[in-house]
Amino acid sequence: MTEKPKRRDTAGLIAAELAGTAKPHTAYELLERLRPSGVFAPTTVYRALEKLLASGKIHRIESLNAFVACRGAEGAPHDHGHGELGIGFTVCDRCAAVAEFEDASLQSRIEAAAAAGAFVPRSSIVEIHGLCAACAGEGPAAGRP
Amino acid sequence: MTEKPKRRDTAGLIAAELAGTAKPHTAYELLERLRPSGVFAPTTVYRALEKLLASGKIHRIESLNAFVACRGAEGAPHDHGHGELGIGFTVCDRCAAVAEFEDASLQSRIEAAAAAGAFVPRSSIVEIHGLCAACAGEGPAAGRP
DNA sequence: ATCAATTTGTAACGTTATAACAATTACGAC
DNA sequence: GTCGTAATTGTTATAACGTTACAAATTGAT
Repeated sequence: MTEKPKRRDTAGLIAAELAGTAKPHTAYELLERLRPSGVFAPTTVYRALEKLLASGKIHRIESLNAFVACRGAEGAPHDHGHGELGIGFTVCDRCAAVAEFEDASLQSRIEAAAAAGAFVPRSSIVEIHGLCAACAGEGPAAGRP
Repeated sequence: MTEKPKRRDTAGLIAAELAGTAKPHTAYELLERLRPSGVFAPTTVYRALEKLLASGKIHRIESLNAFVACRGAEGAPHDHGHGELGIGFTVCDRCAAVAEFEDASLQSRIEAAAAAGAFVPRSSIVEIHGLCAACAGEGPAAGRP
């Protein structure tokens, strides 16, 4: 049996929108999609996003001001908080696909870099822009579809 | 002799504002500071920022939507384009100070992570949030000054 | 001088994010 | 049950960040 929440579960709706695609969505794109469900204000969306971020169910792509579902490194959702050291994203500049990766040695390089400046790291943002395999194969640097 | 430009050199004014501080400035903060010099429109500021970014004189901190002068890894300005693989920033969450670092092995980790996903990297964003040496020393996690 | 190309300025708009406060719901105490 | 309180959600407005479209000025070649 699935629970039927008394209150509207905005976070659940957003998670559902983000699941099943590697494309990031902005808060306002999500708002548009949730309008039919009765969500009309940015605040509502941002609050739900905040919760999803805190619980590690989604990630924010800083360079796009957009959000993706957490899918883990190999497509399996995992259970880390967002901003954890050692995770990163590739972002295709042509098709917008985002993939997540986790790399212990990347994490140690980041910690070393911080330590070199006597900096105490808490979270890190790693975003690699370029072309995904599919787009790189389609001929060099064409415009967006 | 210094050149006296016929046109106002907005980029130069911005570079001057950003030089001499490790604190990032947003485009609109810069606009405020340039108002006395006759700059009144965001467009003007963004165009100048674009040029400075392209020439590698400044960097954009994605997680702050703000800009800092390029100071190189050890405080010496250097000559790379922005977004180059292998450079990164530490961002103090308490005092906002930003420091730049360059790390060849970080770069190779990023390239390896991209390669693992058959991704063709073009540029990368590495931003470490936490506490700078000074703020970490002042007792744990106080509020901002 | 005149023209085209480039750069800069202006005005308006679009997008992203937050603040302040009101209304609703959940839930335990009584 | 109903009262009181805390937590959540909704509403409205506004702040912060960024772009578009087009007009005006400057440059430099003809």
